[in-house]
Amino acid sequence: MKERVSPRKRDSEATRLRIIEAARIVFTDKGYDAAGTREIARLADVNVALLTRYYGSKKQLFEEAILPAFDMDDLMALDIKTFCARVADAYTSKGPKIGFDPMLALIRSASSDQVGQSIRDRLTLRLLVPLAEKIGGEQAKQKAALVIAQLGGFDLFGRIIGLEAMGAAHKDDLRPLLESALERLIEL
Amino acid sequence: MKERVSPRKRDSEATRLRIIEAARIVFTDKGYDAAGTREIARLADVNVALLTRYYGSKKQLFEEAILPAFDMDDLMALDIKTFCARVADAYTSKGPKIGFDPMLALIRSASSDQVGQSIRDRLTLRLLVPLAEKIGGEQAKQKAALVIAQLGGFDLFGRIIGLEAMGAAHKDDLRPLLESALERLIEL
DNA sequence: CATCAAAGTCATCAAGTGATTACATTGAAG
DNA sequence: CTTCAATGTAATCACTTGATGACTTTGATG
Repeated sequence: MKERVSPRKRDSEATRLRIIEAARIVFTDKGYDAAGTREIARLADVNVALLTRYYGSKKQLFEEAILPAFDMDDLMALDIKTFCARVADAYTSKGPKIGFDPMLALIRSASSDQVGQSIRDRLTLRLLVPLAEKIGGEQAKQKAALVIAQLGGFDLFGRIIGLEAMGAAHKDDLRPLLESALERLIEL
Repeated sequence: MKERVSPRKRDSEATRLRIIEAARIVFTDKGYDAAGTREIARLADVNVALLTRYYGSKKQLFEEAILPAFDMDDLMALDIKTFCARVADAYTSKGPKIGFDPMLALIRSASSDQVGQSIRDRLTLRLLVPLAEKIGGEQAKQKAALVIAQLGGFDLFGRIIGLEAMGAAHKDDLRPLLESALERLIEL
């Protein structure tokens, strides 16, 4: 008859965090447009109105929850060879489990009128430009873009569409293929 | 005062076609979930109820309008070298114009619960398998998947997200890069 | 011209959207 | 203990979604 057996201490910081964490999962799973504020609130076990109170709007929540994940300074500090190895390993190790995944959230939200622009800007600034600097030489930006396209496509067809040929069963075959592909893309 | 100045002859075949053509454009532009039946009807200049009458449901309309476009026997008949050249040329020639584009429609609809399965099946049967046969040798399916991922990623980041580095201004730089990338992916 | 299936129209449904408002509860400071 | 801003809740708004069933108009056939 009462709202909760043990009503949970009031703590705005903790509440904000539960919202962010729930938002990360739902945005990853559905993309921006298809993700509902009510679903995020339900997963966070929080009232819907608090999303607006704490983050202003669904769009601002997205920008605070998802976009910062593209700041990957540690990965960008690696030299090219280890970068390719590390990335190829990471991409072929991803299990079918869901949870927060910035690239999936990005791909699924890319077509949105609301956040498409923010995504492009952040992606350019924090991934494309640093990667191009690491690559250097002629058409570094174009090569970096092709590397990002290869990786994004890997997630798109492997994890979102779910092509069997890119499934977990073939990850040992895929890893060296992807690693070589990335290296050659850069050496071109 | 009246519904139309010249009320257009009744012709179910023509009407079905106008619906299909409008559906192709809207599905390309928005993806399955975000595309509204009312918008398709408006573009086709047709009453909404006719979509249901002629195609049963939005899902069936998608399957009749979009999926058949992945049957590209002519492209699959080419030898590998010309295939890469042809595809690289096609991808770097696409202007900013919209209109029907099966790959864009696919990418934007990939996350949908409704049509995701149909997309995977059609893509595997009509693109991945034929391409893998053309490639042949070890891990042909994995190589084919990486080729498809590179191309899909190209559209995703170039045309949907709109990375400036993949824009029309750099198409002359991109074409040879993409062509070499595809060839090396297959030769791996 | 009359008939009547085919073709097209209209109003409406139930469910879901993001956002806002007014209200209720908590708990630390005085 | 009282106060009152901070925190959480509930009801609701205006709008959109895909789908449906009853309705009206058309135009080829007899």
